[in-house]
Amino acid sequence: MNPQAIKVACSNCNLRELCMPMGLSDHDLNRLDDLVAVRRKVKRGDTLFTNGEKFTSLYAIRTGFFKTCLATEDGRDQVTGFQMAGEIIGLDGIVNDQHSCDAVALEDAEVCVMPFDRIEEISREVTALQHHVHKIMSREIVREHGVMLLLGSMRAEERLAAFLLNLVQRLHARGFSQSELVLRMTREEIGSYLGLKLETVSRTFSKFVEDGTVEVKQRHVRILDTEGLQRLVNNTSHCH
Amino acid sequence: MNPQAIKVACSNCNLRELCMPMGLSDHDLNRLDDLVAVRRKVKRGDTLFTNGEKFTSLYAIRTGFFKTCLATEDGRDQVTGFQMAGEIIGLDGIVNDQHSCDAVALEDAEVCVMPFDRIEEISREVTALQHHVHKIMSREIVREHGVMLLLGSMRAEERLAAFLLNLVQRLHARGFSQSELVLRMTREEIGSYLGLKLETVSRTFSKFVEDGTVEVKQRHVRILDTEGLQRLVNNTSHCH
DNA sequence: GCCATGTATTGACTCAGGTCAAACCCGTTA
DNA sequence: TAACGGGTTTGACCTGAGTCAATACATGGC
Repeated sequence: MNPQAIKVACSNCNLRELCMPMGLSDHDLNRLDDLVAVRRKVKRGDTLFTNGEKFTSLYAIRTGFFKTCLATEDGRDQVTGFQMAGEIIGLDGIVNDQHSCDAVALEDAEVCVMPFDRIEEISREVTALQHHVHKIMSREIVREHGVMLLLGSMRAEERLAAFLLNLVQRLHARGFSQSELVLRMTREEIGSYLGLKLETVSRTFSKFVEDGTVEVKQRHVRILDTEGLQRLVNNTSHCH
Repeated sequence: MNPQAIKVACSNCNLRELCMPMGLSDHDLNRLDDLVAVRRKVKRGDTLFTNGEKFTSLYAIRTGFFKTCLATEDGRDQVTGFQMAGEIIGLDGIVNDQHSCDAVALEDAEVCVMPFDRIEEISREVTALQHHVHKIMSREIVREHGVMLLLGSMRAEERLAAFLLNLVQRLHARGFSQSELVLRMTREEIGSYLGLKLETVSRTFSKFVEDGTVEVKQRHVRILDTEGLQRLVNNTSHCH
């Protein structure tokens, strides 16, 4: 059970193209293998890191599914994102050397632990990595812009449609179906992410089912009319 | 009018501590002076960059006030942030080598243009700069988490209170009053940022005035009860 | 197998914020 | 000075989503 015992090598990881830069020389690839200190398993329901905890590392998700959420002492709670294999979490911790949100595994998961000082060190030598780190952070900023657009200007149906399309698109990029997915999160967690109450999420699912847009059986969702969802999101009819 | 003609030097800029790392050696400071290619003036209402435009540089605001906003073809429009002197904009452009939002000057402004390839180059030599760039991006991610919390879980009064406190706090850090401010943006722009309609913003201002929390005369705002606004934001009464 | 518990659905009612419209304020131009 | 136009305020009314509550479903533990 010694985590060091696990042989870790990005150079032959099948997720490499998701979390690492492409087109490296052999020499650079070898340097990259030093990035990951150890792997760490996180059980469903457990946290990878929590708000206030000292920041040391970024984490590349190898398997499993996470949510990140912000909980304030006054009881507000906001899911800020859902992350799946190949995605990087922990970026929030850099600015103040401590994490500012919780990362909770929604199913048993394994992550690659990448000490941030090592990332910075290797970035100085391997410019492809340096650029890659910048891109990952920029991507997160742009993603959050999208969430702000969603929270600031969409109605419930539009939000849920955007959410489903985004999830299924990311899953598809990982080789899963374009139309079928299993939700790893509860209605309440979806609601928190989308700025809705769980009842509204549930009702909106029911509405989609009535309209024949999706099939829903508990957490199993099959999208029957991707076009229809897309039309909802790119709603042109909302302004007279 | 040749922009190159303007003498540019971070080393003796009075905003240095806002946009640059601290405690550098003379040698490193000199390297940093190579960061800024030129300065650029932007007239009120003009854009510094727009969605789709090729990304080349980050911009440090020297004077003036900006908004960044996302406009989709279907007419949705979301202000994603307001930026003032010492803050860095353009981070959204890194991931796809093109900007994904518009930056509009809300008053006549001047920015320092920092070509991103030069930032990456100097970052490799000056680790303090490298770390600083990472912190700036992380700060933006954390800021956006806060906006998501606001948009996802706050009521109109709470949103406006959080907005005012945030603005006045940032202005205070720049040597302005803790209690008085001049809004550079319209009610509509505030509303777009906060996910509210302009009428709601206006009504909420009026409510604050009635309560004696603030004084409002057009865009001039004086905060009379900071505590009261703070209590609104850290609302403990909203969950029974 | 059965119970306990967490999760999801549905209904009835409420209300915060949106919509539409009128009036107002203030700086600018003719 | 008047007329204009962008921005703002306020009122009356409406509606989408929240709230509260009852019921149903699923899963894991024993």
